[in-house]
Amino acid sequence: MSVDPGCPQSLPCSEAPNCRDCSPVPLTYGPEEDCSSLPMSSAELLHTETASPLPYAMDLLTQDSPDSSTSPKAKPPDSGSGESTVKKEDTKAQVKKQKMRTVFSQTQLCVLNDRFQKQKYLSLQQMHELSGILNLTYKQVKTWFQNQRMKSKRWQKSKWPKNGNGVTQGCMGNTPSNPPVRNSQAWNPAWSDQAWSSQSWSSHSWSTQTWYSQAWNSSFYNYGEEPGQPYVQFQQNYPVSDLETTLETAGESLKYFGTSQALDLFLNYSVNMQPDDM
DNA sequence: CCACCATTAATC
DNA sequence: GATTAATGGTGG
Repeated sequence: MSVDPGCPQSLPCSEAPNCRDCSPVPLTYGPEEDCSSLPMSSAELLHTETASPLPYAMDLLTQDSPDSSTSPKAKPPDSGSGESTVKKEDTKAQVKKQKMRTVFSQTQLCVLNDRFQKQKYLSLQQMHELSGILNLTYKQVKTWFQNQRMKSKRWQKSKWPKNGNGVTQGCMGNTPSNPPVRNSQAWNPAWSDQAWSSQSWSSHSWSTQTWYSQAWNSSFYNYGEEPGQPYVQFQQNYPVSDLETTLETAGESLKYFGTSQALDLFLNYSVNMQPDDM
């Protein structure tokens, strides 16, 4: 009995107060992305090494500049924002083949998790756009999604090692495994072009799937009809340099809203505004 | 080319 | 030790 609380192993929700930062998630979904899981909670804060004794009063996204700053070589010039992130690998950085694990900021994770819950497979363009918004590289986004998919799978297996059939219910209730249909890039050529308008997915393509997202989404607002206007006021034409700021705004909203809805809208907006810079 | 999988390797 | 980003190998 008793269904698991939700998180199989991570169970970040029990410890981090920030868990609500991203999602209250009354539902127990499956892939454990539920709380956007923030196992590292203040990972970013400390990871700066600067020692920020400050609790996360306003941090949340203080770190920004995610850009990872890791890439030993594969790292686009970005907008010229990630630069001071250098830690101490300037001298012997290349000497060693360190792998450098990028620590994504909470905001980034939130957005990524959100998106993942809606779509397990993103199209090429979507990934590019997302990466632009989050200031990450396409590769990073792609990798992240891949890892998430794997995690999801593993998690399911752990729960039902030998179920044999897609019982998929109980926690995830649907396990949107979303078969990529082989090509996750050409499966939705329509969206990547024009259909991908503001609400696009909200009530069109994926709505047929109907996953849990709607559950809590509608719980908060009547969303479902058409936002038309984001509850959160974002800067419509934010300069790339302000991207981070914009994100922060979104992040703040998250704190108050406790839901990733804001991010959603924000994302939709951003994506919309970006004609795509490929 | 892509995604999937196993593995490595860094951070917590 | 656990989590997880990043890499390499493999198959469609």
